[in-house]
Amino acid sequence: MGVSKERAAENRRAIVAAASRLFRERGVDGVGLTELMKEAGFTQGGFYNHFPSKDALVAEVVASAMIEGGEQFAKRQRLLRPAAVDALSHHIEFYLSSGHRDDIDGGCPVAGFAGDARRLRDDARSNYAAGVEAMIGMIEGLVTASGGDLRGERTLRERATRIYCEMAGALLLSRAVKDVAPALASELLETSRRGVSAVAPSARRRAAPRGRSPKSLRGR
Amino acid sequence: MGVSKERAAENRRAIVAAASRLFRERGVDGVGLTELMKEAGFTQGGFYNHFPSKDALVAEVVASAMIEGGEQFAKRQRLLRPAAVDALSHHIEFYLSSGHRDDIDGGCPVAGFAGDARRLRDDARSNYAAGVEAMIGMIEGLVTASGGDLRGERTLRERATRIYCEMAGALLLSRAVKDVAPALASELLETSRRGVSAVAPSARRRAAPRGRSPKSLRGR
DNA sequence: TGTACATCAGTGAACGCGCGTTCACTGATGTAC
DNA sequence: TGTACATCAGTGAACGCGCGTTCACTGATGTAC
Repeated sequence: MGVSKERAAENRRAIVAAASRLFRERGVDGVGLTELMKEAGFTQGGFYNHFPSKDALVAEVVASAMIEGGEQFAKRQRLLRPAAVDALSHHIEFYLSSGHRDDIDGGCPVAGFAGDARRLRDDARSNYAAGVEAMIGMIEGLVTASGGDLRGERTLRERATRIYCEMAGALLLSRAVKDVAPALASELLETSRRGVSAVAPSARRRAAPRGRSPKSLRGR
Repeated sequence: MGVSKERAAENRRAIVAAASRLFRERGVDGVGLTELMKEAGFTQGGFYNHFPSKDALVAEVVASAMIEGGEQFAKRQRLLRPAAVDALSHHIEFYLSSGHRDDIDGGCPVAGFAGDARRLRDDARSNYAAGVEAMIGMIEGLVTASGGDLRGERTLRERATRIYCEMAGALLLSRAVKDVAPALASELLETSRRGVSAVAPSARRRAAPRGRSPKSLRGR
């Protein structure tokens, strides 16, 4: 068809974007290249002008999802956070919201690819592991930015790791049961949200008698 | 070949058992019926003497894995628990052990099918959701049996739900990164194990000054 | 700047393969007499 | 209890289909002169 180099690069990006959506929604094994290329706006044969194999695409999709996911998360943090709410609480509220649960394509890529992660090829799995690291590191930063309350953990990293494990578990389980057990799905999110939140009811209860206002933990 | 009714029932169970292993290991989409029947010791054609379709098998496998998984967990609880260690701590230690992480086939079925859960058919997904409920209920029982320490949560169920979300998240993430980032994989398990454990460092530290011995929480 | 030609992204048919499923057949089981 | 026969679990070839991948072909892009 004859296409400019810029156009070709755009088309390549469109293939990756379509794959990023479809792979998360239905699993890597659940999407064929014919359907994938159609979704991106092309016919199947052109695929191999851009990628040597489906496996190579998968590796690139996971890598780019981790990078773009991190950027989107950072942007959301910057743009949408009300000044009065601390960064960690805001992130937790978002991560465990029903909106995030229902937005698999645009949500946390670590959660989005969690179903396939164990079975990906080595290079894709390395990219996935890097995403897990990045996620923990980001939460570590949010804990620090929110006052560094360790809540009984020994280090910032341990606190961040525990927060992420609980949020990821709640989100994945909630997504899994959402359609057949919506009440349970909501309960998982709400219980974790309340529990893991930077200023938990238990922290408030414990703090109040000693005269510390919850606001001292929440404020900026 | 001509086979007795008891034998046929045994063979059917063998198919379910093989599927339970293979589906968890490689995913439902990653295992064909020819390979599955070969693994169970038969040729492909016989499959339809036992099940109307692959989907029907998947639903039955998920259901039976949830039931058998629960029984195995209960048995392990009864047989292997040292008298000195309380039931909840023992369960946490096991659930977040590297042994459990590496035993996908024989381990927690909720975790084993977590990768596929979201994409299963409705009946299989209902069975899966029932498994999540059962898991939370079982942990609730363990929390009660271990003294009912809520650790700041409002109800037993909330405490059990949070424990399970964190353990499931840690286990799934650890399994996903195990081969490419073994240090991170171990860290996830260890951090969660220490944190979620019935007698956490923070609980000890808080409890000690008030003269409550940690043993009062641990003892039976 | 204008013309001739190589490049290469995109097309769509075709490849072999394994998938879920169907089928005609076999023969021990287990029932009817 | 012994014989005749229907049942049905198991066999393995075959079905159409969609998979990942290859290929000959098209034609605008973009370079060489």
